[in-house]
Amino acid sequence: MNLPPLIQSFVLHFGEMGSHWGINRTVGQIYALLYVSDRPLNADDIVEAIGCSRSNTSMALKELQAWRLVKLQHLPGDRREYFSTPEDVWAIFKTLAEERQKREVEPTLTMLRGAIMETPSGEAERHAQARMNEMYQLIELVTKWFADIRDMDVETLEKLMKLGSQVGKVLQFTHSLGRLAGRDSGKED
Amino acid sequence: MNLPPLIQSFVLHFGEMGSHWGINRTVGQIYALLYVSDRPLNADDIVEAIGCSRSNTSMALKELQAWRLVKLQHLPGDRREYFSTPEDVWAIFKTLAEERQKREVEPTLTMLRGAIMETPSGEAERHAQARMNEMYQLIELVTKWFADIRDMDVETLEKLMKLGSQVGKVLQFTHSLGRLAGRDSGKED
DNA sequence: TCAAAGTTTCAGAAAATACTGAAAATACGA
DNA sequence: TCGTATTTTCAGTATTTTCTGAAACTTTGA
Repeated sequence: MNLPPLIQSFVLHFGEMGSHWGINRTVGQIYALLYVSDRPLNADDIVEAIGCSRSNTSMALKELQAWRLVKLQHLPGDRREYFSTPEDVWAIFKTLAEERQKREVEPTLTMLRGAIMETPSGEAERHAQARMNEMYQLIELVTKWFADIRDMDVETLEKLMKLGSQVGKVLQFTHSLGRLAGRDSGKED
Repeated sequence: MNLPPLIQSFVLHFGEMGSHWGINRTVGQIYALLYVSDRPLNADDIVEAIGCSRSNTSMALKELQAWRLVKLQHLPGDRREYFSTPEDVWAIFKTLAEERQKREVEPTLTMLRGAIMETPSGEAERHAQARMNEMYQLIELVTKWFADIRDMDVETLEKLMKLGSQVGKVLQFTHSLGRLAGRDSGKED
């Protein structure tokens, strides 16, 4: 690996972190490299920078594309494929959330729905099913909320986040102001 | 593995999911088993149910305890250790969020802070540093927001989530009502 | 203090995953 | 069409991770 020290530590950190996230080291490193790069890179640039094999790079880029985390583009007069990450960190964040939703949450919800449908035989299964239902309700609520949040524009979202727990107070405030909060959703309690 | 089919599919699913989350199969399976069990289980119960070795069970339970995802208790007149999961799914969710924060987010923030402090040498490093700063700001904002949310009581939290994107409208409403929203945070442009 | 019951550690085996180089496939221009 | 530049695939190898059984350790009651 032959990179400025500042960039190298960033790249190495993402490589290590990969294992916590179920992605492999090379994928993490390549993503990090593209993220901080000031220009799109081709596969050979990456091999040069990271020090992995050409084929490994090819695999990793394919995976990053499957996650929609990198963009593929061509430079005029150059046949090679160049890769870069989206500029907007919020957009990246949303993509990550969407993909994890699709890969991890959806299959779990499907499994839970199936299990909850079954007729339980015996007390153990009855209890298990009740627990699965609790989990199902929670995941579905959080999921829908995330989907709602994803669709907000970044400005509103930042405002909301900076507000933090104050939002609870605002909620109570609007509540006492004539139940505006409940007017459309109508689902409290 | 010798379990009612309904419970078995749940346990197996969590085992598979483990790899997406950086935990191993046995840990995932044991957690799932404890989650749906209607009584605390001891290590031998678990070996019997899952079909793994005694020592593997011991390791997995230690890891689950490190994550604060299982409770250890003793039954009167029995020297063995019994394990169970907290009942409240919200509490579980919050514990998970806290632990991931501590294990994954904090180290990343530390690394980023270090990198941002350095004096860049050359344009490539300057650009990289700017990108790292964007990432740092985003993670810190989301982190603080999560911490705020964690501290809400469950009732308010559920209300907030059910409200979903409506919250954006409420925000604008309060905004026009005299900038209550901005009063305490004071950070909006 | 000893013996019994229970738990943890750890070195090595087994399994899973990541990585490589060579060969095949593809895309492109002449 | 051919030849070159580039990317992808794949079988085998290396590395990492998980799992096991035996041994060591701990706790408790007599």
